[in-house]
Amino acid sequence: MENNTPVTLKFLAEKLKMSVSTVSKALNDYPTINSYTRQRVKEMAQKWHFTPNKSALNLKEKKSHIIGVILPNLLDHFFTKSIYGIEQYAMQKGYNVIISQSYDELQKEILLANMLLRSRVDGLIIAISKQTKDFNHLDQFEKLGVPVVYYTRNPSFNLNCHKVLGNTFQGSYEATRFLISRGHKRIAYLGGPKMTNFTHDRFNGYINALKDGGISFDAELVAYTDFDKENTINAIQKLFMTESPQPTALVAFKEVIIFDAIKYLKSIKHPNFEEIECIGFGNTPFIHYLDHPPLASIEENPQSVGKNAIELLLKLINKDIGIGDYQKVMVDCKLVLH
Amino acid sequence: MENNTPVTLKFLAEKLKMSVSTVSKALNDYPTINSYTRQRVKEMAQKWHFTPNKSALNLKEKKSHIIGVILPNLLDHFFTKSIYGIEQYAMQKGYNVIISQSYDELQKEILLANMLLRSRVDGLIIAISKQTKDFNHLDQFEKLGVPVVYYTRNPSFNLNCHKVLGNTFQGSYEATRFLISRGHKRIAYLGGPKMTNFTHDRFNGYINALKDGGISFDAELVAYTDFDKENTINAIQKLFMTESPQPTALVAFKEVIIFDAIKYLKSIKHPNFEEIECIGFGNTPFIHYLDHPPLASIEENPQSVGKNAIELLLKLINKDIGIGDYQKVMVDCKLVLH
DNA sequence: TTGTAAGCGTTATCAC
DNA sequence: GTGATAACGCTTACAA
Repeated sequence: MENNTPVTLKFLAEKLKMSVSTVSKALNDYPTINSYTRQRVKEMAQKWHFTPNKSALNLKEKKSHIIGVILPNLLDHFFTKSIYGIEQYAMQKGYNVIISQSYDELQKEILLANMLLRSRVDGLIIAISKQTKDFNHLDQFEKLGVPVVYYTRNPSFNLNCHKVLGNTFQGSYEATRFLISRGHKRIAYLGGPKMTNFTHDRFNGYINALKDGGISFDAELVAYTDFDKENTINAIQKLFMTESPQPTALVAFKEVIIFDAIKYLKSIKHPNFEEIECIGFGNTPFIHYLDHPPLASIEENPQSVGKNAIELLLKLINKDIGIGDYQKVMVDCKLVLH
Repeated sequence: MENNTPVTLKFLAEKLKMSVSTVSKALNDYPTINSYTRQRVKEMAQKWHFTPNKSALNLKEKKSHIIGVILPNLLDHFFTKSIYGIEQYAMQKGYNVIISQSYDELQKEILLANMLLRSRVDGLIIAISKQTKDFNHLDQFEKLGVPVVYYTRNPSFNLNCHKVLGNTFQGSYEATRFLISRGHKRIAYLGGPKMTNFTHDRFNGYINALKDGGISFDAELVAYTDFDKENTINAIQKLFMTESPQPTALVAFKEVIIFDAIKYLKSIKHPNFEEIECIGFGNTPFIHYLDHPPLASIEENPQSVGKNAIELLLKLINKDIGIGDYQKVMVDCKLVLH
């Protein structure tokens, strides 16, 4: 039973003394095929572990069955988890996934986009870099009929596109309301890269929660960081090194910023760093090892975001949804107490 | 310049009023082609952004240009980083990578292996699950001429195979020697899953360092965990809840075990948990947020391990190395002080 | 120096 | 019900 001739339709046809096309039809349950013939063919196929050659199918169907994914960084738990959702669903539907990292750099993103376009991916899922403000390198996909789904990071400057986003407005709204309900009056907001297009919703959630909670907004309680350590520390200094009444709570764009904040406040022996209550987007498993863990986390359900993205993309690929019929899917966040 | 006919050789040939084969040869720098012709062809190809259809090439070459990777879990930083090395190098050489997770379960691993075999991957890179003791599902690849490279986790029961391993012996040897040099006499060893085949080297490194450092081995100072929280706590209890003189230092299979250990000892208010000096395999960036970080980390250079694995695999695929000429590559570890 | 034709493994269209 | 044939896009003897 060991042999080195590849098991192809031709091979089976010879064994069965039939034509290749009959074998093909039998395996694909064509109604015109005699049921006994079909059975014989299927048995033989089973016996030899026949699997159709994907390259041949791809060539015929003019599809690569490859989905490209571009994301900033796999070291961020959010993205690692999101590709679970993507990969599982894709595999199940017969697609392979190529993952590539932009490291949050536009130049790299452009390079990767061109590479993926040239390797003829059937679709693209992308979380844009923090530098991406122009979308030529991504728009070219749709021009060639290759659908693109933006996920997680909202390219708000790009109006005509498909998006799957976490409901970060709701996330930071709930977090802020929760802090208010615990009696906080001075709640700081530490945002992500300033002036990028995927950060507004969180800020708006914070603002709206303040308003609905009857707390007036104070610009002194808002700072931004681009995730760079130094930058983060500057932001924290802005928030906590002032003369005015200090914040007693903090809502942060990403959990990791909170870790940096707490570490810094501790290092400078800030008098009441132990009392400051923090909530950030993330929910890293690591949290449980910290001496001063955040009060709660805004769980973004990355896996679900990923799954929604690939689901939408496959619908676009299969033309169940028109490529110009732009969709927007929101995935709710959940406040998790620690 | 916009058009929906795919840019193929045929398309270019028609534009140039040449035959398809001439175009193909020109693009592939056949010496028999007139240099002026070649130039014209290349210009036209450039103009139309011609890229050869990979499915067609794959079909012709009888290759899929896909590498399968099976690993236990992407949430482990080691594996996430290792696929950097794999993916980068593979992409550069024109291969795609399918990553799949066994969640350290043999059943899942078998399933994935069969799936990958059926999707005709050109090669397999695998970090076996902690349950894998039988290798039928992996041996079948080589029987069909598909090379397999085992990485990180040593399948020592499987003698005839290609491996790329971290030099964990050296890693734990150096860690232990370092602890001895700091005056420790009672150094505990907290190992990974007992009786699995990829854990011996670390233990041997520990043992040998003790011997070379003139410290006698004490079985009471050794415990094992399968990474399960409860299991880890049992192991820690075994080490620290005894009547005999307690360990003052700890070498651990994985950094995360140390985090669990410290957390537990702190929770039970162990009298001198602050003095215990720990070193584990890993070097998680997260470490810097801990109040009681390990003394040092054994950096396993995951990226380099991944790169070596894919390099070896591609050599096997290209038959630069015979599939039966079994290779073993070791990647050194490095002690990183915190 | 260029062109013709076969073949990689499938499926779809026809003819028988 | 079944079988021949063309086509998908590319490479490569071989012929011209």
